[in-house]
Formats: sequence, C-alpha cells, structure tokens
Amino acid sequence: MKFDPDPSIDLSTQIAGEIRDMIVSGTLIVDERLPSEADLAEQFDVSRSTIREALKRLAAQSLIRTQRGAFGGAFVRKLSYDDARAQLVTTSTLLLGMNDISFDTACEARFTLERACAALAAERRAAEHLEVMRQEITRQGGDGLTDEDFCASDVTFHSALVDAAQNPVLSYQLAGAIEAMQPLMNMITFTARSRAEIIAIHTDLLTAIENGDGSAATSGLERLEAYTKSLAHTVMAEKQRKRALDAAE
Amino acid sequence: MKFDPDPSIDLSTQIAGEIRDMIVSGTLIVDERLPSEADLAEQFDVSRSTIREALKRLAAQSLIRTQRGAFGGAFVRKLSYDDARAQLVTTSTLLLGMNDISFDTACEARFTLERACAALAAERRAAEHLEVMRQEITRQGGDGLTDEDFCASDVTFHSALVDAAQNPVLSYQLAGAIEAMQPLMNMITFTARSRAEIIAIHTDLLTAIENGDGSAATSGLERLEAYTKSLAHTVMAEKQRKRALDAAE
DNA sequence: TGATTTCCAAATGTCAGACTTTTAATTGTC
DNA sequence: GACAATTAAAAGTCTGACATTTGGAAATCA
Repeated sequence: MKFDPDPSIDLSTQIAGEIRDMIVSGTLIVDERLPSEADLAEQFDVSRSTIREALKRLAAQSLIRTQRGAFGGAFVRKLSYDDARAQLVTTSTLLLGMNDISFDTACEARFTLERACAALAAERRAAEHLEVMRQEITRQGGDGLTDEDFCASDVTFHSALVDAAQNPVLSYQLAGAIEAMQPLMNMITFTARSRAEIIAIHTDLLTAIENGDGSAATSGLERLEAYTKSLAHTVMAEKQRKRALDAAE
Repeated sequence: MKFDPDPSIDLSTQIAGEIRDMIVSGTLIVDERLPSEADLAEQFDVSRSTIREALKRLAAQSLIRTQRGAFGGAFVRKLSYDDARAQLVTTSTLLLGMNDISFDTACEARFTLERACAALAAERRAAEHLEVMRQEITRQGGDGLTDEDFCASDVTFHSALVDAAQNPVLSYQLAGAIEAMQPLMNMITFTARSRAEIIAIHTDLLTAIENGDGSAATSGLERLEAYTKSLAHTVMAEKQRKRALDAAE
C-alpha cells in the first residue's frame, strides 16, 4: 500500500482514511479480510498500536468488524439498514442538540419529509403497517402511560406510517427525522400537549392511509405540524412570562 | 465513573459507549475537556492504550476533538452541519453500494424527498440560490465537460434547489439523498443520457423556482424522475440483450 | 475407519513503560 | 514592557510482552 504520510495529521487518521477509501470505492469488497494488524503495521511502516487505533476508527463507523482467534482478523462489514439507521439517528440527535436550531425549523423539516411519504404510504400500505398503527393508537389511549412511553409509541406510529411506503431507502432517511426529532419535540411540548388531540389526529391518519387517501393523510400531517408548533409557542410564551415575572421581583 | 465491565465485549468499546452516552445525554457539554488519557486510564482501571482506542472511536464519530500539548486533551466537539452532512453521505453511499437496492427504489426515494422541498424552495428562494442554479445550467451546457464534471454540477444544482427552501435541517437530510445517490445514478445512466434533455428540465426547474411556482417545480422533478428511470431501464435492457447474445454464441 | 480429545498456531485484546512532539504558561533577560 | 529560554503537561508513537480466543491439525481411542 502506497502511502505518503503528512506529518501534520496523526498516522492513525491517515491510515484509517486510506483503508476507508478502499472500502468506499469497492477496492475491498464485503467480507474480504484485511491483512493482520502485524502485516498492516509492516506495510504502513508503523507500530501495531497505530494500526489498532486506525482500525478502531473504522470499526466505530461500522466499516469493519473484527474476529479474534486463528483465521480471525478485520473484515469489511456489510452496512445493514439497522446500522445505518442507528448512525443516522445518533448524528441527527447530536446535530439538533448541539446547534441552536429553532423549534419551527426542526418541526418543519420533520413534517415536510414525512408528508412526502404520505402519498406513497396511502397507495402501498399493507395490513401489517395498519395493524401497528392501530395498536399504537390503542396504546396511546391507555392509562398509566408515562410521557416516555407515549413518546416511544408516537415514534413507532410514525415509523410505521413511513414504512408503509414500502421503500427501505425512504424508511432509512426518515429515521433521522422521526427518531431524532420526535423525542426532542416531546421534551418541549409534553407539559402542554393534549393526548386526546394527538390521538384524534393519529386516528384520522390511520383512516386516511387505510382508505388509500393520500391527500387526507397529507392534511392530517399538516394539522399535526400546526398543532405541534402552536404547542411549542404556548410553552415558550409561558416561559417568557415567567422570566419577566422573575426579573420584576 | 462507575463502570461494570462485560468481559464478552472489548473494553475500548464499552468505555467509548460510556463516554458517548455522557455526550449524547448532555452530561458532558460542548467544549468541555475530558480528563487526560492517563487520568481516564486510572479511573476506568485500564491501560492508556485501551483508553486511546476508545477515544479514537469517539473521534471517528466526530464526538470529540483532541489537542496536543499543555492544556490540550480531548474536548467534546460541536457537531457542525458540514460534519454531519459528510457522515450522512458516507453512510448513505455505503448503504446503497453494499445492499442490492433496485435503481427504482433509490430513485424514488431521492425524488420523493427532493419534491418535498420544491414548494418551500419556490416560496423562499433568494437571489443566491437562483444564481447558483443558473450558473450550473450554463456549465452543464459547456463543451469539454467530462461526465464527472457534469455529475458534480448536477449535484450542485440540486443542492442549491434544496438550500433554497432555507431550512438547514432539510438541507442536511437531503444531502444523503442527493450527494450519495446522484453519483450512483449517473454511473448507471451516463452512457444513455441526453445532456440537452436534462438541461431543459433543469431550466424549467429554475424558472419554476424563480416564479415561485411550487407545483411547476414539483412536476419538473417528476419529469426528471421519469426520465431517469426510463434511462435506467434502457441501459439495463441493453445489458440484458448483450448477455443473451453472449450466451447464444 | 470414524469420532473424540488434545494441542498448536495465528490472531486480536490488553498491559507497561519509554520516548517524541507539540503547546502554552512561566520565568528570565535585556 | 517586549522578547527569549525554560518547563511541564498532554497527546502521538514505538517496543515488547503476555492473555485470550478460536479454528484446524494431530493424536488418541473405540
């Protein structure tokens, strides 16, 4: 492996980059075994520790998996939908948590994307998706449901709606929007929200999808977006009022 | 730091997980400095190499950055839009490359998501977005443009369209759809495609966005999706014909 | 011969310790 | 006060050792 080290960047970063490029470009194919750590150390002319740090970087991105023992080693890993989804959700959660993004911006993005799936979902939904949605609506109406439970059920409901579009790439893409943003929104609005109101909209959504009525589903999501935003505004106005009172004391 | 090691999982994975949780949950805040490698080694009761491998994992996910020298160390990193976008594109590219996803599925997902942005883009576009789009259309009509250049310009054009919606969260989410899938599609269809046809549709899109006509933009994207899919089918039919001829020999 | 056990070698996982390089604060000097 | 030398802390790198896991080969036995 040719390799022209740049002394301003750590070796493990550079080596991880070299190997990553080979994986992304397809030079190394799925399930192919990389040379052993000792061999890589010799090839790149660095110590084994440096190679190990590079491999850990790749493992963190789910690009390789490692196996101990004879005939073990590092293997190019096939990135599954679940892995990809998990990474996307982590990234999206952090992005939203660390940058001050207005509630409206996040909310708009989430519902814009979900609405995009509504028409396809209405057209293609199968019994299983409807069943999940129905089940979650029932759960949401139950007593003794904590706010966390309600939020989790909400995520499951909307994920089922997206899955109903029967396009795995869409489902993957939407995971970031739904699984990352829904909890964030719930955290802000849970004090003010009316479960009954949300359940009513969910029921309308289910009916629309079941009837294959894409535009009804779209307008249901529009209502949910409007309701969510109005909740957030109420909560924030309340907070502001409290701050003003505190300041006046 | 309490820590209950599970001998079936490597220590560096577990330690990385512990620290990751603290970052994601906000226990460690942006720009906060982690203890030095030596201190962490003592706290977790492992060697420094193990700690280093854990930190490399976190660095690979852009969760921390490290600084050498006195008062250096590992700091919780603020995940920027660019970092998040880059990670999303890598993940999406790998996902598409490693799983046999039909062209139609990927294409449908990409255009469904892009269409979702069209209405907002038409409503909010600013001069800068229109300028980029116009510029790229001109570039696309130029002589001596390689297929790679044309593809890159295509990506820039569609990114500008999405950016015109003025929602950074949407722009981030769409990066996966556009930057990862467009090159993939180009790779398949470039032999059969007519640049003139694509430029014509791009021009219509620009006009629609400029006029604030969301539905015209949507239908432009629908035409582009249909054209792209028909190209792919042509290419695949041609391939199949060739295979049949070869088999007959 | 065939099944079972034992052993071995290759690989990753972990550790300890040393040395290098970078970096910023401190101290010393003019 | 400005500039240069010192210093200490921290990450980066290397070496070498040992522990653990694991699949295959060899040896043993029925």
